Amino acid sequence: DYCSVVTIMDQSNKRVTCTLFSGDEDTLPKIYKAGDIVRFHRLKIQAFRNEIQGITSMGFSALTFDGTVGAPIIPRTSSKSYNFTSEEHKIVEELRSWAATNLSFSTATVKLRDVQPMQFFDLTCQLVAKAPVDRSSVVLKVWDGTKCLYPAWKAFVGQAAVKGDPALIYQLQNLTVDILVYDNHIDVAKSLKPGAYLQIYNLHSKPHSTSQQIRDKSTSDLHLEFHLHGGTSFGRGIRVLSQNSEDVKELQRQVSFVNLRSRTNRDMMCLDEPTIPLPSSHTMSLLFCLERCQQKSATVLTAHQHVQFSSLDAVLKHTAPHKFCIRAKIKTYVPQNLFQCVKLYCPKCHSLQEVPDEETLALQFSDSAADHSNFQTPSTPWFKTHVLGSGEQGTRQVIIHFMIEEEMQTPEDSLILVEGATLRELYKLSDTFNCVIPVTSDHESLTLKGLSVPFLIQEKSCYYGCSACSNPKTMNDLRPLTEQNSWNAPIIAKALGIQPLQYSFLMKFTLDDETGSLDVLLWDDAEKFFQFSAAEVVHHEAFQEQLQMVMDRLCPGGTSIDDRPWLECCIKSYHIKNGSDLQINYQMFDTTVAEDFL
DNA sequence: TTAGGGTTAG
Repeated sequence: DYCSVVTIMDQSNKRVTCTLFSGDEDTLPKIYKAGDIVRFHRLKIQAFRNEIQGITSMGFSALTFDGTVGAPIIPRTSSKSYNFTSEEHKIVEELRSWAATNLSFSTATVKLRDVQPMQFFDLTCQLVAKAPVDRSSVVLKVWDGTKCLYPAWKAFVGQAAVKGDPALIYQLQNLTVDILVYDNHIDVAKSLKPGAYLQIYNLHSKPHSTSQQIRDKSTSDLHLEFHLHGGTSFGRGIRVLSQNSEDVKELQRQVSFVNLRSRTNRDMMCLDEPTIPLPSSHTMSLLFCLERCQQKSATVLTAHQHVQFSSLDAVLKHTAPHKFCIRAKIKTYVPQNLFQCVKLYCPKCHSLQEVPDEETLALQFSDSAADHSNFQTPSTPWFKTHVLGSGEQGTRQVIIHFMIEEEMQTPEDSLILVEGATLRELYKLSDTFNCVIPVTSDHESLTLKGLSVPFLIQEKSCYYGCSACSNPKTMNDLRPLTEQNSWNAPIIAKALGIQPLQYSFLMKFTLDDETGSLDVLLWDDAEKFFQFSAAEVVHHEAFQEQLQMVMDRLCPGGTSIDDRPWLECCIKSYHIKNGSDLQINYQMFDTTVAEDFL
């Protein structure tokens, strides 16, 4: 059976504890919180330990009312039929006004702005997003339209696992708190839909200490974790509130107020609340320490969280190779022009080169487009060649070679070889055709236009080969591929004897933690750091903007270093040869930008 | 019949 233990009292100021059993949870009284008013039907009174107690008997039923003065008197019940007289209506009103002046409920619901550390309380809130954390816990991102005065600890979960509107999550990031929900509450949590109004019972606000603060022996960390622990004692659990409950209406009022004022301005989400009042006895140094400790790191370690943080002066003094966890701020970084932080990298010879800029590239193609006046394409039995007039008077020729075998294919599946086209024309063709290979011809064969230009263009994206490691063949070597149905860059590169180059990030952060300053490369693990790839940055404007946004947050321009966020990172030192000298380099690894900063 | 009220320990 389900069991619910309820203590009731009335104007007599006497209390009776009732033990209510039912095989059907729905028939138990729908009590949302202390202060609700109940009418029990067929409650049996008996003695237990020299006191009377109420207990369910056959035919037990209950009506429950909101205990708020002035709220509509609508009974909550699963009973299909019941009598509710005007006399009883009056009793509910009397109980409400009596309770309002005579009772205070220790477990009263609390707004986020009133939450104190080490409290157990009930929260009326709206679900913004949720995500599984592990097998025994789920995180719920909720808000109630007020701002928690203590910085809320945020659970780190992969963005892919988060259910909820990303724009809203971002917009409300300073107003939502993460609630970790455990064990028996997971099933309910899983069934919740973002947007739902919830009553969360017996939520625990627990101070959170980072390892850094434990090491600093700082007991004044004010970050709060919110836990809904396992079990049901104290009514612990989650209830979805109905749209017409008074609590939901109140919540909607609070929430709409925030929306109206802040929809367009992220900073407004901080609300015009007073800042945390600090006891006047705090010394300035403690205030400084507090302020520093409260700052959440802009980056998160993806492993090695148990490793002690090292100061930068200690890192600089240490012999290489070695690995460290550090906490520092970005003093400056290069390249400031972020498009230049993407390079072309050869995994074979490990060489790095710049990505050719569009202008240079366009120039190389316009040269060949102008050159291509004498049409001398060799006859190849497995190509079908079309000559198109182009240029201002149609004087220039663009030659497109289709593979014979793929004539049955749709353009979006086909591979074409193109002579004499400008870069613009090539991009345009890549909108229609799956693979576009810029080629040039001599009397005998079609060949690549060299490796300073892309060997393949797909959906306006350029693929390059390493000039040192490639051994380019002629287009005749593509012939075996005609039996395949699909092509991609690696397959084409292999057939043409090309060692493909990879797009790769290379940045240098100058980090500072007041004990020293250190240049750290962001290189091997850069894609893990940003959570998008260098190729995505090259090919999509949205990722270029995202990269700019992340860097602007990690190292805001026009600010002093004091106002920038801390970064917690793993770095490793290693030797590199610089002529005859051995030099120590540092690289970041196993570090990622925190969810809040993305 | 159960439980009979007072907190996880992540």
